[in-house]
Amino acid sequence: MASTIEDVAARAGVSTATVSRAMRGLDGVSKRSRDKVLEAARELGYVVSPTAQALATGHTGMIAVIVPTFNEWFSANVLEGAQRRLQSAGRLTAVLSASAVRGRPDYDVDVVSLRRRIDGVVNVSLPLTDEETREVAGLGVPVIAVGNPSPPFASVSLADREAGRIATRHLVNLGHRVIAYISGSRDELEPNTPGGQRLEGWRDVLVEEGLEHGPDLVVNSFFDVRGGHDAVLELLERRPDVTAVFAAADMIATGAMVALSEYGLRVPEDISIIGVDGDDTDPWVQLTTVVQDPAEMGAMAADLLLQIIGGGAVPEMTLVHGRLRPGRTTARPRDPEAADASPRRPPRR
Amino acid sequence: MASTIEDVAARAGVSTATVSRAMRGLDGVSKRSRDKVLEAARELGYVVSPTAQALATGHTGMIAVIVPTFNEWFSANVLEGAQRRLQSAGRLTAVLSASAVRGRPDYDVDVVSLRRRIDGVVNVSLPLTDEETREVAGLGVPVIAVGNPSPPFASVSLADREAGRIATRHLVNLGHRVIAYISGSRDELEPNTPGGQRLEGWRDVLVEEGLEHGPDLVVNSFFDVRGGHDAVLELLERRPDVTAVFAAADMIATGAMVALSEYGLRVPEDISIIGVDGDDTDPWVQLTTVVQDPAEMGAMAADLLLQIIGGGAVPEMTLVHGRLRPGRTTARPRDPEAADASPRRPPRR
DNA sequence: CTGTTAGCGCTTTCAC
DNA sequence: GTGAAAGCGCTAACAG
Repeated sequence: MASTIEDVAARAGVSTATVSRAMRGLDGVSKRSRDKVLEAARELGYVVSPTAQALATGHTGMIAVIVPTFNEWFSANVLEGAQRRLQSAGRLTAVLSASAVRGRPDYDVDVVSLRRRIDGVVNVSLPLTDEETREVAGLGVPVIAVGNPSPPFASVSLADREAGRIATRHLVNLGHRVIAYISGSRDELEPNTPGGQRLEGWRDVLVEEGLEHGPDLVVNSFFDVRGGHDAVLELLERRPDVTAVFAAADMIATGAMVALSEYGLRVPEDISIIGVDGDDTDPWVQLTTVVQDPAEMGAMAADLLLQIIGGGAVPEMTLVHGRLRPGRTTARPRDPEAADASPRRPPRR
Repeated sequence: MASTIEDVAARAGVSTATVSRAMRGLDGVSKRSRDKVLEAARELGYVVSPTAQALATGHTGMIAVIVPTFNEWFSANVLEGAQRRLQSAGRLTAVLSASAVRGRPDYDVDVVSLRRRIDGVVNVSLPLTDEETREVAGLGVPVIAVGNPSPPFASVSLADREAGRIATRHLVNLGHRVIAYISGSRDELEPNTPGGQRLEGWRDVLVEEGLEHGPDLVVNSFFDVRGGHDAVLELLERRPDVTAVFAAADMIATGAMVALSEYGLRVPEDISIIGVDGDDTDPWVQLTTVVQDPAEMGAMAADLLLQIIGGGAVPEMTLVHGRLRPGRTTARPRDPEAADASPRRPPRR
């Protein structure tokens, strides 16, 4: 069943070297030989042994994609996009997940298991420790980061600061004057993280407009639905006069909306909310958001990797533009003038 | 940097054969030799070349997991569970996705790309065509299906019929008498699919109770939120007297609840609804559901595969029990007697 | 218990 | 344009 290169060579009446060249489409093979080889291979159902090929060349044809967890919109779609692109380039995708436990730093990125097995790595939004960075670099293969820039590796990510500007600009244009920003955990607001960059974008616009942008209006919590929920409650306590919220992600926005509803506030009548991502978590809500396309980013990462492997050079940082997608969760503020004057209903619970 | 078995052998003052044995923990090696080898390997930072090992043994140490798409609760969690288990067994997980396009039959399962690369396959709920089944079987490695039983391969799946009984029994116990079943596409209701089995479970209980279980009470649509939405509208048109709905999946239940709310019906006051899965799509809803654990199923599939690879035998079909998780979406029917008499409010849109 | 040696299936000089 | 032959790094008899 499993025929070898020798079988093909014998059948085609040529040497194994010629079969090897012909099968890989190298030139320096006469059309006649090539045809004979291809014909013989077809008849025998011959497929090159990737294993033997790898041993001989040192290239495995395999790319590893590392994700924090598979069950998450961004990672899953980056993986999807990367895997498709890699597959059509004739490569297999191996996967590694770091931790199923959200928010816990005890990742278990088993980098060693990748040694000598792969030709490149795509790291999807997993913040690497210095130790891990060294380990990954020690694999001796090119690495591309997606989502989080993670030096010294090249990266593909959303133009986060710009996304923050787009979102905030949208709210300002609608007439909002007191605009809050809610985001993931405090740790995430370091300047080089997506959350931190989106914060910068928010600030950019508010500064430009001469609007308030103090720490009062920034709330950090966890990067999930529950986090958004809690963040917005904290926000309302601090600043009951807020009329619009920019959430660093759609999940956060979703949690925020739940909390607002519990609080007795309507969206967008009483308060506007905008997110980032465009995952269609709940298509019925029609959240206004800044859309990004992780599958496309995964495909781009794959391309970059293949390019490096092919000996090319690639930009250190590839930024992908987000796009405003207006939904039903943002509107003009109800009564800009009297906003502070009319007290809101107290929480129902 | 990349030292070979010969380097280690030289350093340890033994032959490569001894190094090979020692590294793999085979017995027939003196403690003294073993220690010397391990020591030398450590000093050199030596890692066995999986490629060379594969070429020599015929085993690649790699398992492929095939999913319809990565961005879906069940698949993602099976993958997560399987990958973890495989990793701790020292194996790498390769992935293949079939189609990003839901509901389209033009899968592109590139089975050929797996030839000679893997030791086994886990197929996650991807219905295989006969052709594909032949191709996969032609890989010459063991296969385990998860989610959908898919002969002739062994499978791990939810005890779907039982899950249907659990859900329906719960509704009956609450006092419901007119209980509908809504599910995925018509194609899915063939007896051997999850949807079909859950239908059987529904019927089992209703027959047992002498309650109505005709085709009027069964609505098929698509296996997603939109599908649940549309299905429930169709149902209410056909049977305005229904007081409880068993949805074949939580996503379907979610869509159904949206439709009910649009229709002006409250859950669970006016109508009860129960699903299957226990994905926490929206933790705020607290959907009553029959929970399954796909990560655990993925781990089980991995174990079975490893067992077969190790020369063992495994059961043709492994059924995992679902567990009722009461939430806030089921309750006693409001007024069992007068249900038919009091007409409901018409749709608001 | 340990070493020798012949592969595993392909690629790649180096000659012709 | 083609072939012979030497690896790639490891495992698995087979001797000893």
